Amino acid sequence: MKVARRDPSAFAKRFLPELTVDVVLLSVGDDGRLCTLLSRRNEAPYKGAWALPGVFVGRTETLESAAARALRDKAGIANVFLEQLFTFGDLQRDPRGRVLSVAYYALVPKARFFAATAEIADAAIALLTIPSGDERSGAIHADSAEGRRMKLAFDHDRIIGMAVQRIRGKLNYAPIGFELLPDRFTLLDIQHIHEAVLGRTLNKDSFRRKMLASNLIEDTKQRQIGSAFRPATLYRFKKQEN
Amino acid sequence: MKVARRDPSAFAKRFLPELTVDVVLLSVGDDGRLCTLLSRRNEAPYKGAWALPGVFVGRTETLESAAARALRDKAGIANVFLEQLFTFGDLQRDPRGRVLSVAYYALVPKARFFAATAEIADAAIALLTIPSGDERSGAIHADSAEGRRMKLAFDHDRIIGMAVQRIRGKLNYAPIGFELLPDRFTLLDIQHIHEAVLGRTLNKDSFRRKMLASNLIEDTKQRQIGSAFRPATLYRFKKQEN
DNA sequence: TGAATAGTGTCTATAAGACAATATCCC
DNA sequence: GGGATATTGTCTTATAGACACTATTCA
Repeated sequence: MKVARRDPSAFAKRFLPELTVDVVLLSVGDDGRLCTLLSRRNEAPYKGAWALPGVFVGRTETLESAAARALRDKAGIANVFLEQLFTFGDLQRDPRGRVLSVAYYALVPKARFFAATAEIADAAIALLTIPSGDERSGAIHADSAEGRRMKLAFDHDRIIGMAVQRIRGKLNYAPIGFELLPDRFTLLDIQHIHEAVLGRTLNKDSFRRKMLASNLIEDTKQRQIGSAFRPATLYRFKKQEN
Repeated sequence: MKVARRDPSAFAKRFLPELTVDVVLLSVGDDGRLCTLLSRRNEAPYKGAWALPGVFVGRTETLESAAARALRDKAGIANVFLEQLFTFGDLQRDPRGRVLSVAYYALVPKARFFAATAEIADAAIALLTIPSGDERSGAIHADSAEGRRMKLAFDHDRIIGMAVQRIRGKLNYAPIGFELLPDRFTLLDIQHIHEAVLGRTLNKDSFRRKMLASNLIEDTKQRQIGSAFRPATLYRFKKQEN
């Protein structure tokens, strides 16, 4: 089925594509909206448009290492939840030639997101508007903090859209929302994360019940401080017993 | 961020991996077990071991076209549900060198599966044993029709395992089970498909209720024939209104 | 008619949504 | 104490599982 790599005749005919990794770094801002980090391109193609942080994959690194390197070099962020999303290989996705992109998505609490991304030149935070699951119409929109629509390079709108669809799906069966929260959080904090990801409001009572019954979080016996009213209990994500 | 393709200095340094597509063609046999098609390798590495149908990706075909070509050429099957699964890029996954594999999974009704695969030389049907979701222990096993354990080449055990995990997850929110059924089927047929995929038995009453309430299937007003008892109503998958 | 499975009706347990009542904090 | 939100308790409704009962076919 496969031919030994050093067979020169087969090797000559073989197509070797260029390979990049692009990362959708997601967080949830104070306004309860999903946001991601984009870099402005200052060369063609798509000069002036906004692109996801990405790198070419090196010879001696895995796909995941390359994604982590993209995050570190282009977003100043390390040690976050990082998972493969999808591989984009359309023939015309890059006008320069055939370039495949293995897309990853990463999740990070807002404090780390805003602290790290504030340092990056030519980068900006994009507030995302994504049609909710039941709506067929409408594309992804990325807006700057000032409210300007950001034009996306390549097929990065599709990549971002798929990242959001993916975490929406995973939210229901994987403890993924906690990756977007700091160590200690209130029940309402988790609910806001879920609402931001799902793009719709949730019933508070049943959300609380389900979360408390999930065995995923534990009471820290601490209370929120600085609130002008009754402070909420702080919970933390429970390390899973193996 | 990215450099123009024709820039010779950047191009020279760039790593161009070899790229294959492998397909997990899944069906459910008469015994209610998940099964897939494997080919025996007759060259090193993994000579004599069993591998998924796969091809190298050509210069002018998309990843999905390559996957469809692998299915057509190596399994004699076309026009089936086909979806990207994951991209495997570990450094050591192929002892000959760095070869990436974009894995796909395909679903086909058992009649087509067995009719097509009977014609393929050096191929065999593997009956799969996959640990259910809550069990952490245990790896994927592939057994021949005669009950012999089949040794899998490369990381194809991981690929198959991930394919099964994926369809298990999708079964709950996507009308994916119908891809494993013929045009007309009984409610019990669908249940058997779900049980095979999930690897556990389901409650008949609530499965029927949920399926009938789902608006995914419609009564054909036909009955099953040839049964030695009361024949079940035949349903068909309802084409979704757009 | 009997065997065997299809399909219906109903009861119960559990989970979700609604909402009132009470608790706790800061000012 | 007043304002505001957290937290608890309870009622109602929807859904899942259990199970008994009826229906239909072939031998």
